Amino acid sequence: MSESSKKILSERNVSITNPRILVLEALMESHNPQTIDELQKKLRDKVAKSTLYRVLGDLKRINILNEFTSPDNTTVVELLLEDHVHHHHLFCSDCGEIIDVNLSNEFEEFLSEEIRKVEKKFNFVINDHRVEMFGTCTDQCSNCK
Amino acid sequence: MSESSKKILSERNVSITNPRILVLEALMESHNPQTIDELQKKLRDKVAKSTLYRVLGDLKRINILNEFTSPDNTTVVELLLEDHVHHHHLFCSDCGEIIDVNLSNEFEEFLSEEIRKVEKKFNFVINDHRVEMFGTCTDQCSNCK
DNA sequence: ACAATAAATGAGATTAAGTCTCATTTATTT
DNA sequence: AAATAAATGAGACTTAATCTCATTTATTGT
Repeated sequence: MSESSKKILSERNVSITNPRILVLEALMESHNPQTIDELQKKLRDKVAKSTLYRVLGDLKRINILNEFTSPDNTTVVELLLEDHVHHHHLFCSDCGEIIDVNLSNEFEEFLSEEIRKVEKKFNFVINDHRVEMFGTCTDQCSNCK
Repeated sequence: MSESSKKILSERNVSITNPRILVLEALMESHNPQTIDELQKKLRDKVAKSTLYRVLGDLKRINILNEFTSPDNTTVVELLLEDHVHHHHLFCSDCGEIIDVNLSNEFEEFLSEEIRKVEKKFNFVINDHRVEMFGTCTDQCSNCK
C-alpha cells in the first residue's frame, strides 16, 4: 500500500513525503469518490488541513486526482489510476451516494463524434468531458436502509 | 420584460415582489449562464445579497433555475424556460466562458438508452443528466482577443 | 377598502470551505 | 555532513453562502 503510493509519486517526480503517502492511502481506501470531509476525518491528527489541500493540489497537478462538485455543492475527490479509467457518475439525491458508472464503448464513440462536431462548430479543442446522472436509489444503496 | 417575469411568477403561485422581478430580469438579460458575482453587480443597490440568494432558491424550487459549478469552482446560474430547453455546457479553461450546447437528437436518444441500462443496473430512478465538455477556444471567443 | 395576518426583504452577523503566511521540519544536493 | 531547497503545521485570513431578526410589503377576511 505504502509501496504503491511511493511508486506513484516517484514515477511522477514528486518527492516522497509522509503526508503525501497518507493522503494517497486514504484516497485508495475507497474506490469511490470521497468528500474532503471524509478525507479529513480519516487523516485527523496525521495531516494538517493546509497540507491536505496542498497535497490534493499536487495530485491534481500530476493528473491523478479528479475533483468535482456534487449536486448539493460538496467538493468530491477521487484517484484516477490505471485500473480506474474514464468513467461517469451517478448521484443519489436521497442519500448523497455517488456511484462510478461505465457507459458502453458504442456510447463513448457516439459521444466522441458529437464532441468532434462541437469542436468544429465552436472552434474549440475539447480535451475532456463527463456525463452526470441524477436520481434516487429505489431500494437500499449502501447508505439507505 | 417585467410582464413576462410577473407571468412566470404567477403561473407558479409565487407572489410577485420587486426583488423577484429584478432578479428574473437580470437572469433574462443574458441567455447564457452567469456567475452569482455578475448577477450581484447587475443588481447592486437594488436587491440585498441575502435576498438574491433567497430568490435564487425560490427559482430553483419552482424548477426554472439551473445551478451548477464551473471547473474553477464558481457557482453559475441560468434560467430554464420554454424557449431554453435541455442542453449541455462547454467550458473554456482559458477565458472561463461557458457556452450552451445542443447535442443531436440521435445522441440524446442513445444516451437515454444508456441511462435506462444504468437505472436497471443500479436500481435507480434517473430524472436528469448532463454532459459537460472541457477545452479551450482556439481563436477568439467573446472574452479572448 | 381596511384591518389583521402572513410572507418577503434588508442589513449585517455568522459559518465554514478553502487559501495564505511564516516559522519549523524534512528532503535533496553538493 | 553541511548547505540549500522543498514541504509541513498551526493558525490567521478570506469570502461565498447562510442565518437572524426587525421592518416592509403582500395577502386574506370582513
